[in-house]
This record gives sequence, structure tokens and C-alpha cells, in this order.
Amino acid sequence: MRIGELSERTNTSRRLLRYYEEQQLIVSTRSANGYREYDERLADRVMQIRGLLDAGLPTRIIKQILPCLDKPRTIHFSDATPEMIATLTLERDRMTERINCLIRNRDAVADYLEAVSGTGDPEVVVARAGSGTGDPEVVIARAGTGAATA
Amino acid sequence: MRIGELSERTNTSRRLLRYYEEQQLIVSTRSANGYREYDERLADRVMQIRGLLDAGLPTRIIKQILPCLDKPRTIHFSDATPEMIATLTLERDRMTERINCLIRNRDAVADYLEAVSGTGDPEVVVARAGSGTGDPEVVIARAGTGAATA
DNA sequence: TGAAACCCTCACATATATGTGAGGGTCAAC
DNA sequence: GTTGACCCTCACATATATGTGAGGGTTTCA
Repeated sequence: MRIGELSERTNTSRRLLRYYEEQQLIVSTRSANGYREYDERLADRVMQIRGLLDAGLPTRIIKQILPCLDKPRTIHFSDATPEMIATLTLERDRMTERINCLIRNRDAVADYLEAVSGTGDPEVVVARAGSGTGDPEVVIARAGTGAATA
Repeated sequence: MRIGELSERTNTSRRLLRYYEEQQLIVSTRSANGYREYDERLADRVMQIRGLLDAGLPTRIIKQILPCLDKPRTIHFSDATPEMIATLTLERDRMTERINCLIRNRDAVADYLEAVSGTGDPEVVVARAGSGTGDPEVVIARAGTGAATA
């Protein structure tokens, strides 16, 4: 697909798609006329990038994280230098901190909303945690706690 | 306490503390000589601000979220205009999205690390979720999944 | 009295992710 | 063959969070 389609599918400006490529977060081939040609799978990747950027990670870090997400992981094992491992470990922990911070504050906001408006549409929040050696882990779901929605 | 102490306690440059004040995220009184004087509690607040900034929230939004965190919440009920509620609801949901995105990616990174280095120090991750009408909710904790730490 | 360690304001500089637009090709349809 | 919708590169602009430093007070302590 070309840049216009990817742009629409991911709701991301063409300018940004070119920027992500410049930052080596995505790749493209060029067709004869010089137009960028994108793989289907890139749509997902772009969404991932946007999410991470929105969560405060700089492109420099995202670039290092993205390979961890590829399906046939075996290919990337070779890149696993000690420095890379160290970086990823650090970033993993920073992400966990961010998560905890966001959860704390999100919950505070949610509490406030429920307190102030009776029922701030009690939402189902699902969070997959863990990710050990493969076993599917705990899933938590919070349902409304008594106060019925209008 | 004065700005120097707050700066050290929160590991935040004086420049940034003044900036946060300018953005109305924190307040200070002035002593006779014009020096800023800070309340003890501000140290926590500054940490909170830094966490949220790091998680991608702009000061404009943080300013609206912070009042939700104050203990005697009753005081702030008056500010609860419909627009404010709408903003907070939106931001709560955006935070949840961020959380889910971060969890997904953090777990992917963690998986990668465990796969590549045997045991990437299996960490305990605690996440308080929910936050309903007061009842303490589910707590998930992931322990090492077999592979013992060195 | 002078040096050191604080504090103040103001202004300019930087990095990062983005927007906008100029100047110019390609291609399909009419 | 011209028009409209694409695409390209390049460059400049903007917002936000930060750093840096100048120019200048205050307090403390020798």
C-alpha cells in the first residue's frame, strides 16, 4: 500500500509516517516512480508506535523496543548485545513505573468522577499482566460496584 | 522549605519547579525577601507531576487531574462543571489506553528478555486496578514462573 | 568587609514531535 | 492533453519541556 492509504488506516499524517521512517521505526520499499510502498503489517506497527509515543517514549527507545514485538523472534536474537539487554531491562522497568503511576492517577480520577457524578459509567478495565514463560496469566476485570448506570 | 531543598528532595531542577508554578501545577508563598516558600506536601506533588509528564500527559491536563488527588475532596466539588467532568472522563479513558498499551509492550519486552537471557530477573509486578466505591479490589501479582533467579 | 551559597527575573537555546507549504514529479480519467 | 489526486523532497514554523547563563539581590560566616 502507499503512504496515503497507510495514513488513512492509521489516522497518522503522511508527514509523520515519513518521519517515523527517518527515525527508522518503519521501513518501506520504493516502486519505480519513487513512491513509498508499505507492507500490510505496518498498519499495526504504526499504531503501536503512536501508542508508545503518546505514552511518553521517545523514538530512540521505541526503535529498540520494536524488534521485541516481532513474531519470529529467533531472527533478532543475534542483535542481543549486552548493552541492548541492559537498555531493554532499564526500559522495561521504566515502563512498569509509568504503568503504576498511570494506574494510581487514573484510579484517583475515576474515584473522583464516581464521587462527583454518582456513576461515572463504571467501566470494564482489563489488564493483562505477567507474561512469564508463556502461561496465560491473571486477568482482572472490574465491574460496576453497586451503583447502577442510568 | 525553599526551592533548593524542594529541588534536592524531588530531584528536579529549580528551573522546572518555577516552570511548574508558572503552569499552575504547584503553588508557593513568598517570604519577605521574595524567596519562594514551599509546603512540605509539595514534594509528593512534584513527584506525581514528574511521573505524569513522563507518562506523556501535558501540563494542561495534569493541572486538571491534580485536584482529584487532594485528600479532602469535598473542597473541590464546587469546581465540578460539566465540561470539567467531560474532560476528566476523556482523560481517564486516555490514561487507560496508555496503561494497556504500556502493559502490552512492557510484557513483550519482558518476554523477549526472558527468552534471550534465560531469566531477566522475574519481577513482582503489582497493579491495583478498579477503584470502585471504596472496596479494595483485585490485586494481581506475577511471581517468577519457574526459572529461579541466580 | 568580603566571599559563598542561596534566591530572583528574564531571555535565549535545545530537543522532540508535529504542522504547513513550496516546487515539482506521476498517473489515471475525462 | 489537461485536470485532479496522488507522491516526492526540502525547509521553515510551532509547541512543550527543559537547560543555561546573565545581571542582580540576601543571608551567613569568617
